[in-house]
Amino acid sequence: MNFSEIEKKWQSFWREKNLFKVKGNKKKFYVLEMFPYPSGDLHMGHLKNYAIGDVVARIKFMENYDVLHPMGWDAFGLPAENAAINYNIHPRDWTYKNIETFRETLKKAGISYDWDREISTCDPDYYKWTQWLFLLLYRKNLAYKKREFVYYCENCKTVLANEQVIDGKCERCKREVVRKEFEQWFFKITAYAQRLLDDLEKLRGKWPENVIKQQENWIGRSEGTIVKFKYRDGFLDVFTTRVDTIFGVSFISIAPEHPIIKEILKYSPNKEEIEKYVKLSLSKTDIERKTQRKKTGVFTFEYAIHPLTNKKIPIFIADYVLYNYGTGIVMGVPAHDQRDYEFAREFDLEIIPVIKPLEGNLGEILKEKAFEDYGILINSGEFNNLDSKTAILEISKKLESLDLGKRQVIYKIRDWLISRQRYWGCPIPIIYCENCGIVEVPEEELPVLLPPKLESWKPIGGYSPLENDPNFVNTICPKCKSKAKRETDTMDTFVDSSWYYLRFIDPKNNREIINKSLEKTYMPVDLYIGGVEHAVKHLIYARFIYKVLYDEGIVNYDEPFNELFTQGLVLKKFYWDPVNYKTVSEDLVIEKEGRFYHKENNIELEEKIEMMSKSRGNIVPLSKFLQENGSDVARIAILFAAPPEQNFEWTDAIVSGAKRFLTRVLNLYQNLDEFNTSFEDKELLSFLHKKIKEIREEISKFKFNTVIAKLMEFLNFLEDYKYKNTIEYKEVLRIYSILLAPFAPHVAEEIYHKLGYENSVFENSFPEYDEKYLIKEEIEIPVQINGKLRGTVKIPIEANEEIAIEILKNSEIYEKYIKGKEITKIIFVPKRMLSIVIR
RNA sequence: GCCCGGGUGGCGGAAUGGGAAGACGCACAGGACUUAAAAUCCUGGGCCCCCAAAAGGGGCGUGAGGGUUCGAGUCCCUCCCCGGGCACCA
Repeated sequence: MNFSEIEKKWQSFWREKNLFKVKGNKKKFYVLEMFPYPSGDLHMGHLKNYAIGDVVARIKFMENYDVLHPMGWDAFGLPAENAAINYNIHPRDWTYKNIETFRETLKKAGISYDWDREISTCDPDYYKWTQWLFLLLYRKNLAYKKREFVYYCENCKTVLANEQVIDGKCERCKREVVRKEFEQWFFKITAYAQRLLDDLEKLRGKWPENVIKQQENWIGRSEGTIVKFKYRDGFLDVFTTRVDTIFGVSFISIAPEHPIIKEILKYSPNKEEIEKYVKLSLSKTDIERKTQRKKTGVFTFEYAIHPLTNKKIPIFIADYVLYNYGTGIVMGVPAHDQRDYEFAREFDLEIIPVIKPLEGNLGEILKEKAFEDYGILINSGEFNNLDSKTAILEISKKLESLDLGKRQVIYKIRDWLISRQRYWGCPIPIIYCENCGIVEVPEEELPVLLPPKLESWKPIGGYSPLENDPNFVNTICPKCKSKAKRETDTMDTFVDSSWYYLRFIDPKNNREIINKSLEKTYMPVDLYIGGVEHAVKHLIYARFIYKVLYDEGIVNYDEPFNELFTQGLVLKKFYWDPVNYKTVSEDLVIEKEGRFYHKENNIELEEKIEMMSKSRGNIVPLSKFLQENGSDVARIAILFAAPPEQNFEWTDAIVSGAKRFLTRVLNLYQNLDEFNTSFEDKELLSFLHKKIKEIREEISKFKFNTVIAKLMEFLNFLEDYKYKNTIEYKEVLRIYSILLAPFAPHVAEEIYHKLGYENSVFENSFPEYDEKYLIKEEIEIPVQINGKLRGTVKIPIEANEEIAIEILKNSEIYEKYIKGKEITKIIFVPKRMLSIVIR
């Protein structure tokens, strides 16, 4: 019988027993793996995520918890539409077909999901509540529509959230994005910035430190001062963290996107130049703007008034100023900010030194660069001789008293742009009425269904393809019953996934998003497992949405995920053709002197080891692997290769080891002796309890790779064990099958039944160890002479130094190394070692 | 540039309240079984040196250099390299 036959047998056994259904009658444990986007094939990278979750779920099950371990599908998204555009399949059909495949594969993998709770975000029963959530935010003024410069991907023809722009590139198609002005829907995550930051403290120690760090950086709190520079009838507000340098201001710079520019254009004699510059800047990608050799800008010939000196300050427009951060206007202090320094050099502006370093010559420094450290104020009127820190407070106070400034905390995080100009997403439940303006779709009319069919799936120049469907677009205002139009943008799929963990608790509730008392029972997620790449996307959105629901009294806690485990990637080697931009299959590669070439066209190929992905063509499809080798082999291979949080490369080598291990396990239980005698073997029992102890410790630290190593040691021991016909040995075999069960559940169930049991191995509780078997009477400890290991001695466990030395004196080591020499020092560490210093 | 991780055999990786470095596995070599191969089983192994060889013995070894200590992969200092995150954030 091969592994997949064994697996089929026990999977139906578990199914018939309804083993992994939520029971609801005892202490709960909610273990959740980040749900997948159902596209292409499931591969080893997916399985790693689910295998880790399954190990924990099965252990908790054996520890008699009411385990909630569900699975679902993050099913809206771009690839479905691309498939529709390219192959003329309906996105829905494409998606549900993939879901079908994913579900079947996961069932074959034998992951202990409660399939009755399966959800799919593209299902109207689900997205009804995504829309309901939108309306909740809208009513709380946390969803708003605004015309704004936003990131736009020319290739994907849609806007993107800041979180989806990686290094200035679209996270999906890797092309550089530009800024464009659109009217878009936003979620006001900035209103929760401080709480999202503060509550990270509650997660410390339970979430990986680097995820917490990433969120801190992303929220990017910084304390500073807003300063008002009078400009004509109004003010230009700047944000600075270094108000102590305010006497060094020699210009003001405004980001090209800033709306105030329209005002300035009314007066500026340099209108044409400004318009040219703004247009040029906006056409540049962020990367182009950032990597310009020189600072660029344009003078407006307009001036603002310095709030403390009343000096006239020239106003520039410059694209090194980020519209996104602070007020989008900066005060230029060339002497104490490197960027302002470069700008001033470029435009020949005054460099006014106002901060003196504690050591060193300021004049010398300023010949080359700005002096950015704290120091002592000079050229600053009444604030001279103050240190920077004090000056920041004093100058802020002064500005506040003049009503020309105030202390302010600002954040780097921007509001979450959730509109997408796409068909295959959750429709935004909003109606535009000629009379009433923006109107919510009434709750009883939810869900706003996607039209079943469109002429074309292609987005049209910044609009969703839904715009093409008059039946969808044209509607009646729910308030005044006059003609109205529907919002045609759909929501970012991260909105769908920001609350899915709740729905698993109450997946079929059609009256409310979740039953509050069920939520109280099962939330928070006790263990959440997924990739670190979601640190500042999904994981920050989900925390935000959950807090909104908490404030609304819909949920009972304020953080959704108690413990977070971020697993490492599964990598795979592949050969990349850098000329034709594609992966070359292994049988077309030839190696010459450590370099790789294409067999046919002789192009030199790059050998790469990267994350498994369809686009790289380096995936190991799970379904095929399961058929050939079975799920347990895959699980052992994945978990044994490296610690779960670490990346590892998938190779055939790790498969052969796993296969051999499991085959040996099966063989050990194949031709069992009659268990007809009884023999309490101390060696056997102490080994057993030692292993249970070690395995329990390693499990609690998620070190599944060493747990499997221990199981292998245990197997080696059992294979060599002499008394295989005793009742005690049978008991050890039983315990071994239980220890193995979370990691290789099918093989464990098989061997457990070989012993004659008829219930499931998972109906046993996870083994405990007993200290009394761990106590030894005698112990072997190392002996070091002058720091070098020279042998070992056996001593009674409780031996003191005198006894140890006495034993040493009767040993070969003494004869050989110590006799006739003078002992100058003895270090005896009880139970551990003996170290002798001689002369 | 700033902030995190991390450098251990041919390879994946064990071992950090300082106490036998290399668990476990892969690959490899020798042997058994086989007509043969695969599979399986047994044995071996960090590197180097002495010795004809074996037995035996010695030295060196956790990125590099220095320090603390009877004893350092583990602690301290300096440096190098790799991976990840952030970055014109005012």
